[in-house]
Amino acid sequence: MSDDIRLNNQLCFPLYALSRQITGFYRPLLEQLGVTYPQYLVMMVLWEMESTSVKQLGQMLWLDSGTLTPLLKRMEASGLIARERSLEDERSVIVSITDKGRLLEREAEKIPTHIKCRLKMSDYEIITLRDHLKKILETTLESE
Amino acid sequence: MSDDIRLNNQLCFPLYALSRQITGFYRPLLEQLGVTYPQYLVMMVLWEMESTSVKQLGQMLWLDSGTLTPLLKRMEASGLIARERSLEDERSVIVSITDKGRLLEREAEKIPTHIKCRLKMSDYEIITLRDHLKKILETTLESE
DNA sequence: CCAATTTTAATTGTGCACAATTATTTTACA
DNA sequence: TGTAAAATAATTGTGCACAATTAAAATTGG
Repeated sequence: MSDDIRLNNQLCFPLYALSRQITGFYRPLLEQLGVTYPQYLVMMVLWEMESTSVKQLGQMLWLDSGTLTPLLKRMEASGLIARERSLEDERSVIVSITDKGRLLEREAEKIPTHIKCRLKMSDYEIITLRDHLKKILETTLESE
Repeated sequence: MSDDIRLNNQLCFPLYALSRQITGFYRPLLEQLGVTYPQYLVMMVLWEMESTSVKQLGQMLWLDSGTLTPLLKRMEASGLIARERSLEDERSVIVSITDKGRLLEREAEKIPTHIKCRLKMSDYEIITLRDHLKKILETTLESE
């Protein structure tokens, strides 16, 4: 019998565990800002882009409307974003940042440093691993 | 303003995305066995150990009783495991594999090969990355 | 021995993920 | 132009994750 079936020999398990572990590092920091990790991802997009569509957001974060719609409604309720149907295409919903959302960027500034500190990895190691993971993502996406 | 706040410069995002991507590769394969990915993790433990406690399971998978209790109840309902209070320590719940659970191992045998195929990575690359992630997990755990 | 503390699961409540379906709008094209 | 097909969100339903609380059993210290 192959050892491939053993928990400790799998790639996916440490990936899954580390992903949860690191989002756990974010949690207390993000809690102070009143957002969750997936909501923080949306904010990062909007801090760069000011506004985007649900579809684009889904493509960037690889999340579907089943996840995004309720998440964005919660963010709208907390005043960080606005949602409105596009005038050019009524199927599309435009998500845009509010003043409150823009202000949050200042408060979030120190988060990356805090996380880096928890990771106990050199900048080089972080960048190398990040780019490796991104490369695997791109490669596996092609085959879908 | 630091670029650390940009989505594409973060380590956690590709980690989070790749973890979901790969569990997505497992989904159709595991669906045929009637289990989810977290349930498959439990089965992998039981294929090795035959029986264990909820506490031990939680330590191995880094999941708490809030996640495990309902998950194990669903697995009990589908006949893969049994749950019973320990006689020595009534606080503890023993989770053990059933005949049906043991039979599932045969059906799961080809899964690792399928996943490897989807990953498009060499054995060396998989092992190296897996061990790297495990090392980061251990290191970050120490600091909790 | 007994009360205080600790350990272990279960429960409760919130928020993702994601498959499948539905509803609406837009596009293509005969 | 009018209708079939495609695109876009929303909805519905299931199953994790995880914090916080509760309940019961075991351990410890006096």
